[in-house]
Amino acid sequence: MPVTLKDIAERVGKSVPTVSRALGNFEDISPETRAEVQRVAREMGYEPSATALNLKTRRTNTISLILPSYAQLRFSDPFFSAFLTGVVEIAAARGVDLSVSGDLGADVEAAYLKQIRSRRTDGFIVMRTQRQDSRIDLLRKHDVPFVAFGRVEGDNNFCYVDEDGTAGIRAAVDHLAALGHRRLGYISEPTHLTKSYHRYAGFREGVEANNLPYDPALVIEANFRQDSGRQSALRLLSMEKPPTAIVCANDLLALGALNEAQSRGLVVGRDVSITGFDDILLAEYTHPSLTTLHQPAQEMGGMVADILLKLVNKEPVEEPQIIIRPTLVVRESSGPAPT
Amino acid sequence: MPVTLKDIAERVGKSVPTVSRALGNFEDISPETRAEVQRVAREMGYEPSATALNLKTRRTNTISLILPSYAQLRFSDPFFSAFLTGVVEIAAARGVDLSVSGDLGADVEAAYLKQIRSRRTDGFIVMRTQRQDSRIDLLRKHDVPFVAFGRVEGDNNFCYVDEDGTAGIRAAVDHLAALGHRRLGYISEPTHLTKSYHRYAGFREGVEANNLPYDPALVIEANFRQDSGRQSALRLLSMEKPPTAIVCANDLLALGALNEAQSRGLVVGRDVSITGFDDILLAEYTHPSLTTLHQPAQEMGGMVADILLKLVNKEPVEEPQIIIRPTLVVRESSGPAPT
DNA sequence: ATTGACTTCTAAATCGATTTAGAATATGAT
DNA sequence: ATCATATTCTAAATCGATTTAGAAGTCAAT
Repeated sequence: MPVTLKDIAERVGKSVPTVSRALGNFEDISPETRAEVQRVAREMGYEPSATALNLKTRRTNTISLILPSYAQLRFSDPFFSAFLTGVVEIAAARGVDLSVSGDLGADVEAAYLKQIRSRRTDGFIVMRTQRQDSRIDLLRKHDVPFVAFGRVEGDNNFCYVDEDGTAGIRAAVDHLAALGHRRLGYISEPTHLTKSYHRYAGFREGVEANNLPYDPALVIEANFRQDSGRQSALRLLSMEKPPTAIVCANDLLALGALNEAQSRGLVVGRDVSITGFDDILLAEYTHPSLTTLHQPAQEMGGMVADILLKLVNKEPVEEPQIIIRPTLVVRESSGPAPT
Repeated sequence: MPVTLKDIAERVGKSVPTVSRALGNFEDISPETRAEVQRVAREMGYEPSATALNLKTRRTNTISLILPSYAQLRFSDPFFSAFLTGVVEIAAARGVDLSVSGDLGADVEAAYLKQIRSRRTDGFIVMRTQRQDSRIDLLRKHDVPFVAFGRVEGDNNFCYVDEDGTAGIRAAVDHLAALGHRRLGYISEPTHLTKSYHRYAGFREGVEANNLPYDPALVIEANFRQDSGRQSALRLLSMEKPPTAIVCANDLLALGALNEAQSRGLVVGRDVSITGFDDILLAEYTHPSLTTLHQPAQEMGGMVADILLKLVNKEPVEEPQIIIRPTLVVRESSGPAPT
């Protein structure tokens, strides 16, 4: 049975408010009473009821993240664990919990509305925005604090942390162009996610900036996973004039491509170059190791949490919009263009 | 501003309790009043305050998981995302949220105590038990509902879901023995985690059951990550009489070993066989693909959540202790012993 | 007309804290 | 002795729901 203020009050023979104020170090409590109350509270292992406090203060000390069930993001986003860790670390340091819930595979808006209306949370983290994102619209409309991981198409006047996917892929293309590659293939994720769209934009930009020929047939829209990367690579490599390098929108796709290339007897990094995006733990340990773009996933999670907590506390947010430029990590999967 | 019962009461000109009972479909409310109240509630977008309900009912509709900061489990456990998804899915279906918090890197018990005393949660999920696990002791002592993912050494009289790591590694050893391997190396995780200990036990058991010679020098305790797997493999493969097969306690270690073997010019699956454990997404896509043990991570998360919710609701739990036997997935990294 | 039985509602208490307003006591000044 | 002032406490209201007990009204039966 948990200890309440009342229990302490009975033990010290004072009223509940007195105990409350003694614990709060208020001036109108005599030093002796204060000391006595605090001693007893410690002895009894008192901890205020979070629920009662929530009700009184209208704060839940909880921030929410609703796992999207559209696109199996959770599986295909190797980023997620690290990001979550970053969020939890920052939140924990401020005494705030992260509530993770599901949208029941049905109505995303309903899931958000329920959380909002039942006042379960102080604010939301919106994972992996879509170009048109009803979650953002909803949260804005209800004036609920939130921070998005990603931007949207259109009005981006809200707090977000995002990767610079365009600059990332652009760096990969520049790298390949510098290695002499002229004919580049691109394996894209479905572009309803903003990040996928930005990454794709980076490809277009890079091709143009390096004066490479653009061939729409070399751009394939896959899903998020390896098998799809493999299939896409199959299509690219069976063309009569296949690309000498394949830029992939993420590491999993790149691993699929790697696999396909190898099973055709190609030596990756020599016969064909392949790049990824995300620098998942395994990128370094594939054979050959994968040239890719590194992102500080955990730090980004921390940034999102930090901004959100400031919003919730109505503290000023110095940098409400942060775009992180990924860094190119050159490994063995990319090499000079074959002559 | 969220809608409260009071708001509805004012709108329909009835008292708050009447509204409450009308929404609860109580018998002592006239059908007309009931209909009217429910209509107005719907119109106004009423949702009961979770906080107020929590206070009144002493239930939070939240289950908790505290991320351990000992051993960077979160990074090294590729299992985690899928497991979490399973938990959230089952919980969401029952209208329960998952609260993820951190232990602030300091006192694990303090983190649990705080959650318990402040009555923030209905129950706990204990991730990845240790052989001596103070979390379990604490939760038992305080009689708080919990389900562990993993067992402990000693009294296991509590609800848990666990993998059968012993049977898993045993299956790998049997498989290698059947391929003619006699000299097996084992790369272990630190064995303070119960799962690591069980996996190691499987190795001992397999070696014995197959009448293989046991050489302590062939067992290396690594940490959880690839680089460590690589270093361990280096030691094993530089022995004057190296093992012909290396059993690894997890896939990441196996990938490290794979890498080391390959950089020595060995063909994995022919010159040396390597097996892993977990069947992470990438096990299928390495080159050669990895023989490993598959675990239904998401389902296991679901099972844990299911049992916990039953405990919380004081419903009978048919199967309070579940041990899942992983399935051996034979791929290219294991082959006949070289002659 | 009184009683009893129903029906339908409201008043008040409760969950566990905080906060505002005001009471009781002690102290000092005149 | 009286009044003002300070000190230290308590009573009561509040947050938003539920629940118990009981009030008010209707109707039929005696």
